[in-house]
Order: sequence, then structure tokens, then C-alpha cells
Amino acid sequence: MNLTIYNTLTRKKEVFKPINEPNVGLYVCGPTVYGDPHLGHARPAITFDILFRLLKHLDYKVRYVRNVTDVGHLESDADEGEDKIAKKARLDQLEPMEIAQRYTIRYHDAMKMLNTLPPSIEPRASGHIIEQIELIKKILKNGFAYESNGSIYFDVEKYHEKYNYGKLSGRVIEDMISSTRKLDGQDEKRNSIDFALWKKANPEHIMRWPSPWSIGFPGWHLECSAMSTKYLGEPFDIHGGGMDLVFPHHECEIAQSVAANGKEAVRYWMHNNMITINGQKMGKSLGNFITLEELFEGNHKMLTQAYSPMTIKLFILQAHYRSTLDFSNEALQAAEKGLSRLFAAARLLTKIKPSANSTVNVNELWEKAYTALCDDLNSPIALATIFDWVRIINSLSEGKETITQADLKTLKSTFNTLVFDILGLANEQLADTKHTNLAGNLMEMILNIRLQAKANKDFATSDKIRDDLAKLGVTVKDRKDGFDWEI
RNA sequence: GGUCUCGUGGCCGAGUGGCUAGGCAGUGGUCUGCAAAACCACGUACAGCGGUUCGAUUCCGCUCGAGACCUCCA
Repeated sequence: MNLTIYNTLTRKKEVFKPINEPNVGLYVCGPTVYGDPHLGHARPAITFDILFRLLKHLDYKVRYVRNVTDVGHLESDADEGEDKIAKKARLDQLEPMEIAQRYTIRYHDAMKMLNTLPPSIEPRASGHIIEQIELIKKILKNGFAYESNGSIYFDVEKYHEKYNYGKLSGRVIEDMISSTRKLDGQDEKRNSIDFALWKKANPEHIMRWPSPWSIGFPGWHLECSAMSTKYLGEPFDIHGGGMDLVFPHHECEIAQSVAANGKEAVRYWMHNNMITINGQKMGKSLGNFITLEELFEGNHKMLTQAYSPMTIKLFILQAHYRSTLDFSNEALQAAEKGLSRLFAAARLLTKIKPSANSTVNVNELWEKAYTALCDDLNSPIALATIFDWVRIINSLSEGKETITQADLKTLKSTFNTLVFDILGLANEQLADTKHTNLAGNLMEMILNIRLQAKANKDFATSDKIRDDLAKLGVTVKDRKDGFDWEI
């Protein structure tokens, strides 16, 4: 099956063709580790995790690189020139690397809880200063950068004479130059739209490295250019990230690659949209974000309860990755109930008895859901199809539909592949472990006693057992041929 | 201000020039000792106004509204 993906560069869906089949290089912009991972971080992580899993399922050999930005970016406010990570470190009286380490671990923990696969390589910007300096040298040598007071700036205007700065973001650079030039007479930069490749460090700036030009630190956009091509070659297949990175971050990456090597490094640019809260972007700068920990613990004023990582995942997958997704407590509650319905069906599926013939067409699930996923990761359609089959599985369980042994086998494998392998939903409470451990055996025992009480029409006893279990958080579901239960 | 995106039923959210999205919530029913779950049925949509078309929620134009980027941001 062909995979199509929406390429931001061409603004349309394209059939995905790897440069070096069967190898695929995937690079995704990771977090800047100076704060707790929040709901916004979950979106690209989950989106590109699905892509990673899907590519592997399509039998590609995928190298997935996601960076950790631990050098920090320049502040834009009064603390101009000071590194974000350095600033936080000074306030907390900690080493910058201590901060970076702490939040890297927290990020990893959250990503693991969301059941996203770890990238093949997770390079740190601080570990690639040399590569970044080499890249700057190349750009300087090709004449697309200049030194100014120990700092190196990218000469956008000069670059634009030969190439097209703005091709990714659709920005008209001539307008930007003419409208902003006059304001920046005093600046080190020749032009306000020039961006830093290397910044000379102020004395108080504690994250610093030597370079041919000054003691300083690399510019904002350099690390991704340097690390992506180091590990994936040039050109490589897919570069992903949040839509808010299109300009300037990714636009600058293109310019850097072209200025250094005369050609673009990336074939397909993919961007996930933002999560909004009350219709507004959820973000660090707006102070309206919810951390993943707060979500998992229900510890936030907008939340009435805690939500499991898988609930968050389903919530995100129910929207297409290129649409904004509006967060609300109500929407999460809906996702939670849907998830439990989905998992209940997954459990039921293990108990269905085959019949002589099938009244259902099991191929439909795979065809519709897999086709949807291969169509620019249309997870909402895939999930809609899966939920159609949740209903069918329930009907099969009640004997309202029938299925042959062979079809049942196909259905189990298809359902599990889609839900668990590709969408990466994980149910820690799934039957196997639950029903073999002590708690599971005790539940069997208790519920058999209740069944006996029911058979004797001793409803007082059976209701007491059910009510007491409910107080412990266990829901009992009576069935024709016995019982089921879930926590 | 410039560039761009979007406006779908109570909420979230797909999709399409004519054929049920889906989840959650609601209503009626079946099942059940009762309940839960499940299944069946039902209802409320495509911001507004024009245009193209046999036919538009879907294409085009305008109006209104919301948002994103232009500054670190997933």
C-alpha cells in the first residue's frame, strides 16, 4: 500500500517514496529541556510515533532521530542574549546541565507513559557543538554569512538573491526586509531578518564553547541542520515538528543546508497542528499549558479528575494531526469512556467462540483502517472504523453475529495490530496478566459465589457483593453465560 | 498591519459535489431479578449572503467570527 503524506513544502499530499529504499530517515524536533513536558509536547510525539510505527509496518527500515535541545535559545525579552537554560539554572542555583538532565528524564518518563517508542537516536545539541561549528564554516566559506563582533550571522538577503528564503513558510522576504530595515541601524546584524549562527557570549552567559570567532554558543536553528544530516545523511526523507516551528526554525534550516551544500536536506516536511485551550494555543509563553503530570494526576484547576496516558493518547488520535485540537475536561471524559469501551472489546475478543460460518466481513476492518492511516495518518477515520468493529465484536460476543475460526483469527490479529502495534495504545490491565494473578483468581472466586447466590435467588447477597466491589472500584458486568469485570 | 488556516448537531471531531463518520452526552426499546454493560432505533448539523451546478456542507466570491505565524514555543 502507498503511504501518502502532506508535505508542507508543496502544500499537498504526496506519495511517499524513500530516497534509499528500504531505508527511511525521520527527524523530528524534540523538546527544549527547561520545563516539564506538557500536553503540547504529547502531540508531535504521538503523531510521529504513529508514523514511525506505520513506516516500520510498511517494512521500511527506519532511523528515527529526535533531538534534545539542551543548549537553549536566546531570550527575546529584557534578558537578551541570555540562554534560557542558563537563566533557569542561575535562578535555581543549579548547573545548566543539571536542569537539562532533570527535564530530559521527565520528558522520557512522560513519553514512556504515553507508550511512544524511543527514537533510534536522541542527539543532544550540546554534544554536537563541533558539527555546528563546521556547518558555520561551510556557510561562511560559501559567502552566505558574515562575522560581526565575534558573532556570525546568516546573510538572508544575499542568500535570497540566489535562492528562495521563505519557500516553506510562504513568507515574502522582500516585504520583511523593506518593512523592518530602518529599525535596526545599531544592530550587529546587517539586516533585521538575518539570524544568528554563532553568538558571542556575554560574561554572565554560562553555557559557552570556544569557536574560531569567539567564546559563545550556536544559534537557534543550527543544531537540527547539523544533527539531522549527521545521522540521516543528505538528503534525508522526512522532517517533522510542530507547525509553530515552520517559521523561522525550519525555514532557517532549509537556508542553512542550501547555503552550506547547495541543496536542500529534506524531502518531506510534516507539521502537526497545535492543541488549543479555549480556542487559544496552549503554550509556555501564554502560561495556559497543562503538564502531562498534572493530567495524569488530575492536579489542575481545569480538571475534575486524573486521566490515564492512554486517554490522552486516544484524545489526540481522535483528531487529525493537521487540525487544531481543542482541549477540555469534557472532551477528555468522552475519550476516557471511549477508551474503556475499546479495551472492553479487546478483552471480549479473546473469549469469542467461533461458528460454522461468518456473518461479518473481517477484511473490512483492515482495509478501511489501514487505508486511512496510510492516507496522511488519518487516525480519526481509522478509529471510527475500529469503533464500528467494537460494536461488531460486542454483537459476536452476544451471538447476534457469527464468525468462523479462520475469520476470528484474522480479526484478532487485525484488531490487535491496529490498536496496539500501530496506534500504540496499550492496556496494562488486559486480560492475560489480570486474570492470572492473585487478584484475578480472587475475583473469579468471589464472582462465582455471587453467581451461586443469584442462582439461589439470594439477590441480597449478590447485590451486596456487587455493591461492595463497586466501592473498591470494580465494575461487575453480568453476562448470559457468566460474568465479566473491570477495574 | 502582513501571510495563512479554520468556522460541522449539547461537547470533541472526521469527511464528501448527490450515498450512516466515529466517540461522549440525550430519548425510546430489547436483554436482565434489579443495575451496569451490550445491542437496536431515534433526534438535533454543516456561520451568513450571493454565484457556478440537474444538485453544495463540500467549488468560487463577499460578509461576520475564531485562531496561528511574523519573537522562544510542540
